[in-house]
Amino acid sequence: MGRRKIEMKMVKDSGSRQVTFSKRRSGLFKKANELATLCAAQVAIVVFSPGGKPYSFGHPSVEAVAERFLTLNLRSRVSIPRQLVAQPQREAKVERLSRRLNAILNKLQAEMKRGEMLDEAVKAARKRSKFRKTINEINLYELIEMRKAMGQLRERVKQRMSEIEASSSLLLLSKMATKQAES
Amino acid sequence: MGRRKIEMKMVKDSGSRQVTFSKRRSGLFKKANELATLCAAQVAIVVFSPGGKPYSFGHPSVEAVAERFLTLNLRSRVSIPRQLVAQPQREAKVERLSRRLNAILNKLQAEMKRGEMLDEAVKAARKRSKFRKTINEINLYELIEMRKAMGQLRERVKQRMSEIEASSSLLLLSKMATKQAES
DNA sequence: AACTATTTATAAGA
DNA sequence: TTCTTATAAATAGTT
Repeated sequence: MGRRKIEMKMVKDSGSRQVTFSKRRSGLFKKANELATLCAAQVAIVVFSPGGKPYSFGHPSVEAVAERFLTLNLRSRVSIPRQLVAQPQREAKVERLSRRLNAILNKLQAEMKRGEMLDEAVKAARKRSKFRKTINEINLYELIEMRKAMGQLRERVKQRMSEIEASSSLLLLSKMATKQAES
Repeated sequence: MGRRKIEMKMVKDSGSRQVTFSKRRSGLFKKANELATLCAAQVAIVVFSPGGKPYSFGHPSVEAVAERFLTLNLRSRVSIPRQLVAQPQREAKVERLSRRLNAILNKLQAEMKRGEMLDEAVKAARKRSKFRKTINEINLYELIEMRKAMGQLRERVKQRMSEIEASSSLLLLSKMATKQAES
């Protein structure tokens, strides 16, 4: 896309690489903006430069898109294909299991909301401690808290997905058992 | 960028908008990949289509970018004020919840293992049907349909899982980027 | 999905 | 960094 075609490999010269990064980053963000505008889509991008500096683009904002992505997925439930809906014989058992699963899922959602509150608490703590602590101490504290909160969040999400997968299979199995009993 | 220049406004026709979205999304992801390759940069993107369908791109992966960033930043050697270290109460509660989740998860996973028998059942039914086609015809059909449905369920679950992980990481990334920019 | 006339992005140079 | 410009790449409209 320029005077010459270039190989798709890392630019060796560090200076050129920085220039290329700068140009292409703005190009990427422009494209993202066009996509969002033309298609009424939501887009979020986070980039770290070779030097480790973070840049972000969001429409309407990185946070909004990420939150939507997260919330959407937390609220959704795996839908069950029509032919797999439980038969009368199995309904009681399946419903019992579903109830247990949903109870756990609700707790997970509650936990995640508390995680958000934790972030708020950290922010408040930083404000209060602005005059008592050094910048480095505060930032490190936040980093550690965030890392911990995110680790827990991810674990919960993974566990929830395992549960959903398990429950899906379980529903299928119950339906299968019914079919076999019928034949 | 084609036969004609277009206005930078939302494409009105829903069909054209979907086509434009599809083309430009792949273009955007390609650009992102080139940026990552040429500049040894880390990139994460999440997009919602006009229809609300989520798509993501990550190099090396959205998750990996977040993890690597965290690890790098936690290497700082500033000492942590004692009163700021994690609160035992929260940790205890999270651990209790985790234990309960794992207990239920184990039960469900035990049930799930029986799902592996499904493949064997299909195989066995196929063998038998070679000799007793009429008797097993319906059962075989149903088994295959169920196997298909189960596969679809699993696929949807897996897709959701990666979406959730991507969004978690992206959310964290955005927060970290904000923090860094502030400091 | 392909095809192309154009527009847009950008590599190299200043 | 910013601009210029020759060229490569993306893509809007079409088939």
